[in-house]
Amino acid sequence: MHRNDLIPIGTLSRRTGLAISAIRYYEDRGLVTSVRTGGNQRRFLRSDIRRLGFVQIAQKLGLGLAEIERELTALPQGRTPNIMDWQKISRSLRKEIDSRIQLLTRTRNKLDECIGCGCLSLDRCALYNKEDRASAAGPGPRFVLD
Amino acid sequence: MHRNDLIPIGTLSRRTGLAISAIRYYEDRGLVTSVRTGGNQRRFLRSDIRRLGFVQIAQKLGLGLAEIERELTALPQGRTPNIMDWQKISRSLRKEIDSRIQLLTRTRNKLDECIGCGCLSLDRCALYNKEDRASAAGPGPRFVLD
DNA sequence: GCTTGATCTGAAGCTAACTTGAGGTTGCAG
DNA sequence: CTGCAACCTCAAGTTAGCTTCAGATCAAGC
Repeated sequence: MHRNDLIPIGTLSRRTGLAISAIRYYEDRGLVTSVRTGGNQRRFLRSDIRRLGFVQIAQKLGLGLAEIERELTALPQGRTPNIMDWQKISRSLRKEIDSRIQLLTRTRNKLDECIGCGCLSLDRCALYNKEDRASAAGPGPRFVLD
Repeated sequence: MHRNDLIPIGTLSRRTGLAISAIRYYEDRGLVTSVRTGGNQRRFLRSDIRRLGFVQIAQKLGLGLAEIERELTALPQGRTPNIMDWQKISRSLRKEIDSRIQLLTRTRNKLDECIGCGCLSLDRCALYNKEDRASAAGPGPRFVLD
């Protein structure tokens, strides 16, 4: 530990691939924290590289920042998920992915029926029915994922 | 054909399940068109029920309105896709879904390796690497779908 | 001690896909 | 011909996840 553990935002940006503005945004959201120098500049812990790495991976898996925040704050106390934490989290992510794949597969099967009939009828089409209609959960395109 | 083929927006809303505001928005976007009564109220074609049904299905399959617009305007000339059109479109949608399932499956496999190692290392983690990182394609959460 | 690159803040902008609201008009049933 | 639901427009708001900008300050090498 001959080297200081505090890194400036630019370094964190380079190491994570995240834009500086994104990191600041994450800090506002509470996903990372920093201390300040006398001159009011942020200094992060080296371990925040991993922490933000986790954020990015979780994001790739389809989680929103709010969910990620929840996962992170649910951790016992450590700032950054350790191996055990990660295994626990990733196993639950796996379930997420699994059900997502299933949903897509079901949709594909319905689509196959649909190609056969070509009806496009709102009443009869298997692809389109009240029970599993994408019921607006926020903005942005609605994925088959629900 | 003893009944008028023109329906007001409220009826279209009820028949499609779409909010009136959404329909008006779609009209602004050019996804549907309407004629106006003397008193400036919209009248839609009955076939627009089907047209909007298509929009909803395509949306469920993950397409954005811009893409849907493209599909619709790419049609020979008819206002609303007919059976042949629909079959052509749905077959291409099927490919979309297929590749999406594949991507998810690949991700799941990577995640499985990851559960084993628990490294979370930005350099080594299979889940996290430069080549297939979600490279910002607009706003909103980035799905594994890329 | 100066210059230059890195950082700072806060507000505003962006995209997608809509919704909400205010304030006013239409159309049809009775 | 009256009343009321349905319709109209246009502007602004919403959510997510950031980016951009202006104007100012900091840190570090030479």
